[in-house]
Amino acid sequence: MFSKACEYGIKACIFIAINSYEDRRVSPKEIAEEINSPQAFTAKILQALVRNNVIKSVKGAYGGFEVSKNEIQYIKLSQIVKAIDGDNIYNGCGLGLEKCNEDHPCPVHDKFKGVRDELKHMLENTSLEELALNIKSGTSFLKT
Amino acid sequence: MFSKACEYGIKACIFIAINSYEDRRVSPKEIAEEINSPQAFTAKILQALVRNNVIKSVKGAYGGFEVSKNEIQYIKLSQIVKAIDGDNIYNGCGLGLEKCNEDHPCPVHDKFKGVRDELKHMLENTSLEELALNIKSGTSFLKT
DNA sequence: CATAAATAGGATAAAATTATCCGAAATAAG
DNA sequence: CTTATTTCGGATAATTTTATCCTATTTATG
Repeated sequence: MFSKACEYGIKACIFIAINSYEDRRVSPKEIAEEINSPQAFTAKILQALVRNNVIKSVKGAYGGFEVSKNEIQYIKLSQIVKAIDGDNIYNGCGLGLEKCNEDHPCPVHDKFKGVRDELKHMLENTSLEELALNIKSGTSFLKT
Repeated sequence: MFSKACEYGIKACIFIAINSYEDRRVSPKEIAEEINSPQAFTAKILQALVRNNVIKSVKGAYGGFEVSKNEIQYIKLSQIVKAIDGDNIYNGCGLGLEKCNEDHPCPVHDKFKGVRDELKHMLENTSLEELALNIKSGTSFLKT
């Protein structure tokens, strides 16, 4: 469904959010350990998230990655996915047709509509906040 | 969402079905032209579909690929997808956790459930027949 | 039986994704 | 100002996916 990069990105954001609540910045090393991902690759993904203004980075000593405490509730999964995988998950045709729309639909166009709309709705209505809170409370897990 | 291989596989099955209704076998060359896919790669995918008993092949002169006319209505999208992409689309965790279930869910486990159930339901309830009929009637398209 | 027409399948190549490494640039603190 | 720390970003490698090529095998037909 998502690329590996996107999976890492989502998990990384959650871990960063948890730490930002405690005013702690985290490094790619810590993140990679916590979400069980390759460190250098994770760092690249973090860069993309920074460039797309999903998270912030502070260079130098005592630096690291963080996200504004009061923005966490407004950051949606869709922003993270879009920053990493782009928006083909929204716009792309299920069967890869260049031009696929109501007037010229691929064979699964209508069938797919429901699934994609549900996915889109989920991504746009799931906040980083709720995901982070569930991790904090031990209701869900970032690895194994 | 699906791999390229799977996209080609679905479109190929539809084209084969349409021709099987007319008792015509088709070659990878014809198929590739009709669904706008690389021929040799498409041939590989057809082999996988044959191995998984989704379609049938007949070697030698006047051979080609076909699907039993009276089976077309019972062949579901799910069979095609499973034959090519395997069943990780059903069982895999949305964030790639090795072990992700109700007792040990990933952060998006519940959120994802709806989307995946909808996808699964769609795949299991969409028959090759209806897809083929829509192509025949010009209601949907296999390329461009 | 010989021949032509097809699929099967192995070997290989190209492209995309995933992953690693290292030096440059920035920054906090002494 | 210097140093230690940390992200940034380019180069490169490994893996997976996508794609191509060529030969073997099968089979209908004359």
